[in-house]
Amino acid sequence: MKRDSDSGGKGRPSIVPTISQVAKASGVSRATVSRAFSRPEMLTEATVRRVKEVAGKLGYVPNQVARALSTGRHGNVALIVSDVANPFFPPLIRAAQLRADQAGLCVFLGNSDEDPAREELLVGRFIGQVEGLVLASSRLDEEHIRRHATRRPLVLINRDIEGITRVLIDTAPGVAAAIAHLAELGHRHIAYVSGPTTSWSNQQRRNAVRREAEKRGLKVIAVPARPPSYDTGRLAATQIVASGVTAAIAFDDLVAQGLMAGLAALDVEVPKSFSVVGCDDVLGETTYPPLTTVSARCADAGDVAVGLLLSQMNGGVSGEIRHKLNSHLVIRASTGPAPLKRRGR
Amino acid sequence: MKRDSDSGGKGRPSIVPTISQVAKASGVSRATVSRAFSRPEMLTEATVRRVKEVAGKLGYVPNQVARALSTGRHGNVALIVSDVANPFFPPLIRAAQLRADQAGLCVFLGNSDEDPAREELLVGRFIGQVEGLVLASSRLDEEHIRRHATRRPLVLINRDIEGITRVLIDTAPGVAAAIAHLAELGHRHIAYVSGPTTSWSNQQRRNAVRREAEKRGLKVIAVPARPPSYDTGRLAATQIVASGVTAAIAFDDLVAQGLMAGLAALDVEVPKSFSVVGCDDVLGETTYPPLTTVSARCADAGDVAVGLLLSQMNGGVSGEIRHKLNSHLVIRASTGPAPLKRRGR
DNA sequence: GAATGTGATGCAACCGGTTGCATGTCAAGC
DNA sequence: GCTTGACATGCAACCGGTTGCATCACATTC
Repeated sequence: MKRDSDSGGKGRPSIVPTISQVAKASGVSRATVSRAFSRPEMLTEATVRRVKEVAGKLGYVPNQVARALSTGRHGNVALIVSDVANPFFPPLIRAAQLRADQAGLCVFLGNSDEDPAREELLVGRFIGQVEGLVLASSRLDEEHIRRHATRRPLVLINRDIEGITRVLIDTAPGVAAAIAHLAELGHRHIAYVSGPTTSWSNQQRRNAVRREAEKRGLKVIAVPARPPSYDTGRLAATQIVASGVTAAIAFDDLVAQGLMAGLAALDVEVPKSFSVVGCDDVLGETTYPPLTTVSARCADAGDVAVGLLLSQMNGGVSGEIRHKLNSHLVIRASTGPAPLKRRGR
Repeated sequence: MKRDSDSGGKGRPSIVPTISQVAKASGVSRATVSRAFSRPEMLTEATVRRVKEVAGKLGYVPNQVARALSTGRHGNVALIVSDVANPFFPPLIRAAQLRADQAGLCVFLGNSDEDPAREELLVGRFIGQVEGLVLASSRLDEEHIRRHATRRPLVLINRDIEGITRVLIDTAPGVAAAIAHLAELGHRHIAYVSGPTTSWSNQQRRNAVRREAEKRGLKVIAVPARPPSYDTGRLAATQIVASGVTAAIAFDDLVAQGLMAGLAALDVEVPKSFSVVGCDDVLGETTYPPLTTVSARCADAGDVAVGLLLSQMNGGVSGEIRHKLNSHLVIRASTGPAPLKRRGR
């Protein structure tokens, strides 16, 4: 076979020792070396110490791949997101990573770029080498997801499929609060700038807007911004202004930020003549003016998802779990009283 | 042993077939099945077809882990970044991912959170399961990096260590252009808002500022923003205004954006009374006012780095490679003529 | 028709760990 | 002193692939 599995591409072999070499050097069997690392309670304290000492001297590190082959536990989990570049995800990724780390796991990251086919490809490539998967804002259809879930523990984020463990960021309360906030400021006509039709979050937000607006007797129009981005938000400004509404609530912060830029370009002042609310709270105070938004705790979602995955991997968890994370409104400076000329119509 | 390595945590076993089962079902040896997938040119066309047909029917997929054990090729690469949440990295990650994908590789993502110890831990955990590593803005010391590089092909991004393949985003020309731009607008005193001292990019940018300013007879002061972020940028505003400069060039866009917020809070108008230049061009037009910045092609860096890693993994590449990516100034709306009262000193 | 060559396939060892079971040792209990 | 049992360790099979080498069938050549 003549491998040199552990030499760099270039020079020195710098072979890493195997279990056999440690066994020989410390005068015990391979089994004993193995147990010194994975089940030390089976051995004499003295033996463990001696083996570990020799191992340390030789620079031995158990080969994760070989171990995975015989135990089926590779110590890896996969995280697939729909768009790394969307500021919603980095905090989520970071938190997921951190949680996995604490459990001694490595994270495979996949970026589907909103493309179901790519997502399916990634899952296929990952699934053989991971113990579990987290799919954030998956664009896969239900059937595919269910199939993958039979092969590996799987947790969804912001996707609501019965029988599969999922973490849902429930923005409905926050959105409702936002509508209430706008109503109190005197707005009677508002726009919802909507995101991907296949997105669970979008459906949830749209419904919350509708419900709450109806309750308070506000009129709502929907304007699309697809795919959700700064640019599509900016482009939506014209249509929104033309529709005569005095406030808008956007699918996410990025769209809201774009919308504000579009409004500025049309000389519509925020919040003096128009109010804007975002969603996710991923931009903090960095917009101009600082954005009133629905805080979505995206980092928590990553943390919780990996946590649930872990407990599922460790055999626990029989029943289905549907973990909801709540949200709240963060009022900053992009919302203000409805302009007089339009107020109360 | 009684594993059921491929059942989900819950119910049905849904066993994935092994090479032996395919062999039996198609009436050939395990070796032949193996070759049908990894070296089909060794077999009759008819045999390959028959084996693959059976395999397809059974839902057989070669076990990546087992393959890795015997060949040493796991089909994985690692990418470690210093901060996923910094907008500099997502495009880089995305591009790296895409490139790896095309080569059929999976990506392990690590986030060191600017902590060398964490970074070292991650490398240790990854190195046994990957064929190569990309370290972006590594905070590891040179000795560690060299050691890892002897074990696996390794490519650095924005870190300049002799003898190790590296991709450097050369912002010096862009920074020089920025200084020239400010000089032409009449600024005579400027500030450099500096980033991490251990960062190669920071050193490079600081030097470029100094060199070009000296050439044009501008005075430069340095003000730290550490760690580089929106908040530290904002906090630096007071000191910068007090120092009497009329323009600042920041370590990165995030710091620049924070600085602009800090200036706004002090009622200093940008660009009317103060000019700001960023670095990296990761925020596009989304700041207010849109930021004049040095474009850094971070996505290209990810793409190129993985490309170099691939060629290194495939045995090629004897000599050392030091790939430079150039930069240029993007002028938007955060820079303008020096205010009169201060101009010409 | 025997010798030779060629190309497809199988055999069996191997990668580096883990683990069920057998063995061996030693102390306690009768 | 012998049985019993607990406990530490070793043996050898196994995980699911890959691959060097042997074998075998068949075609070619003289």
